Amino acid sequence: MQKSSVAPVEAPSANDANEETTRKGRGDRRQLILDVASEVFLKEGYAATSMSEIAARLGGSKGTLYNYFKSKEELFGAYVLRNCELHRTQLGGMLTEDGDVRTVLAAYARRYLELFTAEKTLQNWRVISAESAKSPEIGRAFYESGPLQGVKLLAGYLEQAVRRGELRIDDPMQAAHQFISLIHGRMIKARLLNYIPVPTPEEIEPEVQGAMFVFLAAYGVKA
Amino acid sequence: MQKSSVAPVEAPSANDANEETTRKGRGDRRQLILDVASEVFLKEGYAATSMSEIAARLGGSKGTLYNYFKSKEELFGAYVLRNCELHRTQLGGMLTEDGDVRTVLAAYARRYLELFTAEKTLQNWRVISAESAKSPEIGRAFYESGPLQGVKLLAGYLEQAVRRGELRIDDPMQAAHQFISLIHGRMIKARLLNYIPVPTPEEIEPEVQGAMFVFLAAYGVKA
Amino acid sequence: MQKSSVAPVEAPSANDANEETTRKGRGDRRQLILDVASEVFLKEGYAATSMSEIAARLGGSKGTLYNYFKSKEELFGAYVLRNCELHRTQLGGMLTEDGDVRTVLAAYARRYLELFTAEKTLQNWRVISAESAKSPEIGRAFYESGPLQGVKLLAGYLEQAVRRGELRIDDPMQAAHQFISLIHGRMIKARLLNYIPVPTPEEIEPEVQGAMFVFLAAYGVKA
Amino acid sequence: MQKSSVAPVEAPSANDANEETTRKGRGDRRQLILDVASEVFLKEGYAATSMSEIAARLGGSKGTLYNYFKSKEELFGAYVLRNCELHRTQLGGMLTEDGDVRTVLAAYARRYLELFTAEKTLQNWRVISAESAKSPEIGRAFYESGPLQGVKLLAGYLEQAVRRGELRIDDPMQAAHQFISLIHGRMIKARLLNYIPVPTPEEIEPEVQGAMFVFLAAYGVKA
DNA sequence: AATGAATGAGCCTTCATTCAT
DNA sequence: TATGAATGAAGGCTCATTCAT
Repeated sequence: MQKSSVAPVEAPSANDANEETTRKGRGDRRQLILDVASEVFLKEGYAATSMSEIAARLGGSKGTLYNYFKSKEELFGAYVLRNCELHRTQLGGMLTEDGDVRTVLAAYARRYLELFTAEKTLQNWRVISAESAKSPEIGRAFYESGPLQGVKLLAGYLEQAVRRGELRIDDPMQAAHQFISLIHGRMIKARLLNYIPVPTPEEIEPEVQGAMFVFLAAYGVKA
Repeated sequence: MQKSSVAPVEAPSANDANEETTRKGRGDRRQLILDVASEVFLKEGYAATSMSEIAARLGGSKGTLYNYFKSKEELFGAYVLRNCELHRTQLGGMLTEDGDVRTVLAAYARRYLELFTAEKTLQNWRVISAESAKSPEIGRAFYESGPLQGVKLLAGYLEQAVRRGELRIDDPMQAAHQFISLIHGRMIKARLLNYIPVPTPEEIEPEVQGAMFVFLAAYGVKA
Repeated sequence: MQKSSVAPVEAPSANDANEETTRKGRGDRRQLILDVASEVFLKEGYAATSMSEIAARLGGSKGTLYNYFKSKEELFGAYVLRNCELHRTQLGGMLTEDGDVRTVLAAYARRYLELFTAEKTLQNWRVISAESAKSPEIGRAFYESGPLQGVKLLAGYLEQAVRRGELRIDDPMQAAHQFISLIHGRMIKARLLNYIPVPTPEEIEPEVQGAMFVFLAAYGVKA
Repeated sequence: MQKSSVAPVEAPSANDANEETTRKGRGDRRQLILDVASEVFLKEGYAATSMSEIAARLGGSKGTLYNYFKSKEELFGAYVLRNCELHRTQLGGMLTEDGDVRTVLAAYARRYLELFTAEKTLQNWRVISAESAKSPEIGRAFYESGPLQGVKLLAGYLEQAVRRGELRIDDPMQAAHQFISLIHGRMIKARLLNYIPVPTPEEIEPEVQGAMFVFLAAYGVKA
């Protein structure tokens, strides 16, 4: 029930202007609730979010909320599931193109840092990892359909590059993890703890170059 | 376990061995409160922790709590500050010894993963990073006196190694960040989201080796 | 006693006599809360009144209280506003009648003392004036819609009397203030500080006569 | 015990600089406490005043407070008693001088309004009258040794004036009450409820003149 | 399906007071 | 006498959840 209702999220811009009011139906309202709830969870974290605020932002009543989600926890779960796509969709695309491995990986790294130093993404991470302590399933679900998928895509790309003779890697999954870790570098941690503000592209570049240098030193094919 | 690691914090200048037992007074009680509070914050996170529970575990009254800490927030702040040492003290020591760079770094990496895959450390991280969103100062303070100090120590060590001709590094701080990132690799993230249980030394070893391989490929001196 | 005097406040535009019993709903409950709160504020003063006690007397829960009034302060504000009418309604009527100025003013004076030496009215005054120190707006609001209105009505009446040739007054507002002050005389102050008990009509009469004598000596027409 | 320790309050500016520290003795400390407590009661009212704040302002501990006063209530009682003098001392002196009755009374009225429109005096009144509801003795004690004494002094003066043939009064006590009431006029009430700010001498004058006019119309000797 | 009133448990905090030192 | 640590009872307020309409 939850998962199936996630897919349609991606198609909010349909040309059904006149239907809007007619079929206020099932899924749409649920999605709307989820949208609003996401905003609040993201801003406040799980514990500090109140069902009242969600209801207020929605314009509806709290009772209605409970018609769609049995509890605050279930609503939070739905929010988490919905936020996994970030990892998959936003970065996966970068790896499909042909082109020099160095160029592709560098672009991937840039995009990665851009995305994961954004306040929203960080807050998402904070909220979910905080809640993982008490609800292991939540963390698990998120890891599996989020970060893990991302690494797998990257590993797949690396494998191709190996086959093309552009890289020399024994364990592509490990290498993928390492590449992502290298990108993380100093920035993600510093951002997570609010030590630095959102970086500019100019600040991101050295991080990318540093990561590329190390990664290629280990896995690149010598000239 | 917790209590024993607290004592050194408060009594660094103590030469009053005989008074110790007499004045169960001021500081000790504060420490006791902090101990108990830490347990609860660690288990529940900031928002879900109630002063009542802390008081109950203490056996004392809530009023007493507030005689020592003006507010829940202040108590949390004290908890955060106290937890910065982990990063500094537990790992710094590993870098002072003489010995082959490879050996030292590998040992450091092992200890790092051992430490940061422990439930307590992770939970500490989750709790503090979650709170960083709303109280940037807290995250900042933690980063500066925790992770950042750790990196600096490592960078210092790397610099020495460079001077000894054992490594070839332009930017030691960046290299230190990268080394730590490489150690992080897959495990910290996976642990943070409860995707995997606490790893055994056998599971840790390949991570260490992988990190060493990449790092040395980039910064080691050939032959 | 209290309830009956509340009804007119809320239902000035009511032509829904048959619905009355049906919708025990919104407004009625609010009124009920205000009734109970008034009792308690009156008895205890603002600071010593607890929302818990109000809720307990109501038979409802504290949460419900807060559904109707955002805070204790707001509830108190509503109570103050509600109590302004006393001044307006209870005394204004006395001035509309035709009749000898002396008779009318004496009757007004009698009624005034009767009303303002009553425990409830005094306590109301004590509570509101006490709170004026910290919340000037509350005192202001009360003064404007309570005492000030009363004086204005009286001033209006005096003006008529002047036009009828029954009095000779330059500044009717000042004269009105003076008349009321003269009525106050010794009693209000003494009652306010609990120096004397509620006076009987026999005790009130000399006060009235004394006030009339002085007032007319200044503003009456000779002969 | 309480009353006897009140007198010395008036002599804080003695030339005993060196004794200060020596005889920290009994009464002085009590007086100091009372001074500080008065400030706070005056500013906050009874209920909102906390023993902690008094202790804090004192620099001492709460325990010490309780060594001098058995309870908050007793401390408040002592404060009330101490504040009665205002009425007696500050105004009584004005009536001893020789001089035209009109001049003396007008000066008295001026001084009265000056004194009783001051924030401190009003707040004192608010606080004590508010507490009178719950502790009738407190109000009684204050009335008797404060306002009542003032009226008696005035009545005595009026009686003299009658003997001197300057006034014609049957009941001097009633006349005294009436004169004071007339002075009260609009201002005291308006000030009490924070409807107007502290008046200037220019604003006070018309009130005084108005009161004089009415009073003399009733009690003055013609020609 | 939607509402919104009602609830009661619980939260953070403050306070007057006591008591051992 | 002076201290200040300890207390436990409230206090104001919020919240997730339920249920009659």
